[in-house]
Amino acid sequence: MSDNSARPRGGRPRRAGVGAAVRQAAEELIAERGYAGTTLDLIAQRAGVAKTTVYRRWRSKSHLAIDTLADLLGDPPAGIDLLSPITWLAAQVREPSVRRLLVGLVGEAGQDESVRAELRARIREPFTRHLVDEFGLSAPDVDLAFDVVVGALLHRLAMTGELTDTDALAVTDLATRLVFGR
Amino acid sequence: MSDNSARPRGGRPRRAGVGAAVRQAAEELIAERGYAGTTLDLIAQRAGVAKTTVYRRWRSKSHLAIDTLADLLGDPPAGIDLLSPITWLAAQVREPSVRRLLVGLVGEAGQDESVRAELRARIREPFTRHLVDEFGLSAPDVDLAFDVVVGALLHRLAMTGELTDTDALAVTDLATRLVFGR
Amino acid sequence: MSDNSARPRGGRPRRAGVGAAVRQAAEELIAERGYAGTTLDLIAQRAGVAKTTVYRRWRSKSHLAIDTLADLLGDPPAGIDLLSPITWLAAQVREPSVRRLLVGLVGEAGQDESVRAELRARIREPFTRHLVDEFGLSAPDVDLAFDVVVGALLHRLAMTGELTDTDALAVTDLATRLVFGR
Amino acid sequence: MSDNSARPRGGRPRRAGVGAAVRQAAEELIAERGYAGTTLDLIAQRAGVAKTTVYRRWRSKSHLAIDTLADLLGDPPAGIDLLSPITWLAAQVREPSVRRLLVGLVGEAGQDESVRAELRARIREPFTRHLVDEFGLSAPDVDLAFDVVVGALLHRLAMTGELTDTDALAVTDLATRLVFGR
DNA sequence: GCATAAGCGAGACGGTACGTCCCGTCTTACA
DNA sequence: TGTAAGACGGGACGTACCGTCTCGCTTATGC
Repeated sequence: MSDNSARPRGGRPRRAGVGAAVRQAAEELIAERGYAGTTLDLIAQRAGVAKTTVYRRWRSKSHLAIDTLADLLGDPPAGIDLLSPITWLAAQVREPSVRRLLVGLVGEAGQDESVRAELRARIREPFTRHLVDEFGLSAPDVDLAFDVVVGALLHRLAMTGELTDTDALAVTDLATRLVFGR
Repeated sequence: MSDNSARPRGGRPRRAGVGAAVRQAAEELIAERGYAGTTLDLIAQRAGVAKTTVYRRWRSKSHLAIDTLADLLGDPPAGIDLLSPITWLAAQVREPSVRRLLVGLVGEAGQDESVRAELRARIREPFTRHLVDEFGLSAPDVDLAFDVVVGALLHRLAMTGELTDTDALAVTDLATRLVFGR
Repeated sequence: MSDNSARPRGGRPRRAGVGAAVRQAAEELIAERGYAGTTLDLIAQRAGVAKTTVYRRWRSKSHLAIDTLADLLGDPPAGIDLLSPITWLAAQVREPSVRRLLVGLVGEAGQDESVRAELRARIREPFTRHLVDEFGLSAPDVDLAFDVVVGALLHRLAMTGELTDTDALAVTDLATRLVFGR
Repeated sequence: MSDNSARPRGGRPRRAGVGAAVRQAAEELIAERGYAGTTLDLIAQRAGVAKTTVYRRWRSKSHLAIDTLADLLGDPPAGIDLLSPITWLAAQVREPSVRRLLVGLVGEAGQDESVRAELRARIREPFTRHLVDEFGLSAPDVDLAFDVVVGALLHRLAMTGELTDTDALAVTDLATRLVFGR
């Protein structure tokens, strides 16, 4: 939800709304043209902001993407049953913007430990913490379930370009059994 | 296993060994420096070949990578039990060169249908066909198992940068249950 | 008018008509697309001949072009007055194919002495010899007149892209005065 | 004399000296290796500048060459007699760097109207304007004289590779008679 | 009639340059 | 200190064309 808003002392304050506008632009463009097809110049332009401003707030394109994705995902729904957060996760992956962000970021993660760390902290951990707190599950199990759901669906997408309800259901089932049945 | 070796008639025949040398160079370099960090110029140079020669045989870096990967994977082992091909698959994904090729290709697949098609035909289909023929399983189930194993492991790698035996085992179990237990 | 037809002994004789067809193709293509825009592959293709065949007969694109140009120019007209060969020369330069061949060759000549030599022997010398023999003029004077006419007109073309009657006339006058009035 | 120095508002100003360094490098390299033998990479490297910087300031190699040439030529000398500017022009053409630039540009001009236009505006027009203003001559006559001098000398160079004093003198005479004697 | 010699079509190959693209950094002026 | 604007270095991309090469096949001559 944030760039790195801790800007305590002197100088001109940051212009409000810039963070949101940039994330919004990034989300739209990546949904339209994919991660690699989206330029930082393009994002800045659509957000009505200078490229410098973007780089002052985010270290790199990847880090902006992670922030955008985290913002987009929001929190898993509070509910009584275990099924709903997992189903929610699968539904999120089916959103074009989420999917294309994830695919791009998985690619970058291979090259850059800081991306991996950020991805864990901002994307997976909130989900895991939610299930651990809510249902008393073991964190490693939930992490694994997360990786199975997201990874399997993403990989299916990479293979076929689309994702049927049946696929999504099968994978959610599997993940549920994983955390539940052991 | 091949570029497009069907060169029936006239003209100077393709120099033997070039295909293998280029794939070899691609494999090594991608293992060393990752997919994105590997240049076609570099591959050509290490293979002792002109860049134009590479582009004459493969449409793009992605297509060369798929060919390299297919060559590298080879066929799943013939065995009596169902477990061994799935275990074999997980083991393959743990190989650095296979993994980095896969990660790069999953990224490209998002942008390019022809990459997806080739990926299905050259990478997943041989595996699926093997299990269908050998054990009489349903193709969609095996496809899904493939996507679960490869996707989940790749995603874990993207999140943590490494892959423990425990992770691999858990995922293989899951996939086995998937094809077996239904 | 010739490639290098002296092929005394054994072996399969050269196919008749190839020389003419290639020159014809070269002339047409260069007239259409300019010297630099014309590929040897293209010429060979239009002539219905393999590229190898072209290179067996001509050392390079430049040498083919010189041969084509010499063929195209033919001999200056026999006439009683001195004016007509010079007017003829100016008229030739105004032909698109001649002009574009010349422009291309002047460019190449800067790089390659063998092109210069060939250009002298095949293009300028026939003209000069004609005027020397016919009218008893001095060879250096005629050479200079040639360079003035061709050079000035070509340069005007390079500057404006076209050549009016007035321009052509003024330059022919000048050249005539040059050889005549001294 | 300049790239397109009109950079009125905002943004990082262009690094001073880059224009001059690039033109200098281009001049030297073209004098050494000819127009076609000179790469933009090479020019950029010798100028200590990235290739992209060169392309940001000049549309193409040709346009850089025109700019370099204009800079190199400077203005014709102010003098009392008509002879001196024409002699000066002939002397300039005999300079290796000027000559090789001109030869290359004449070749490019055939392919590209924008090169022709730039050549007229930056190279010929300053010369013509000078003679028109200074001696009240007619612009078309001076243009023609320019084309005769430069064209004839360049063409002689293309034919023989060198240029004697006698040649230069003969052509200057001719051009002088042209503007003077009518 | 069969060896020898060259021509030819087809297309692979090495090499070199091109002009474009995008990232992330920088340098100004102004707010 | 933030911001707009845009220059800059660096590096890869995929394309184009040249002139050479290597095959298999064809067509002549000379023994």
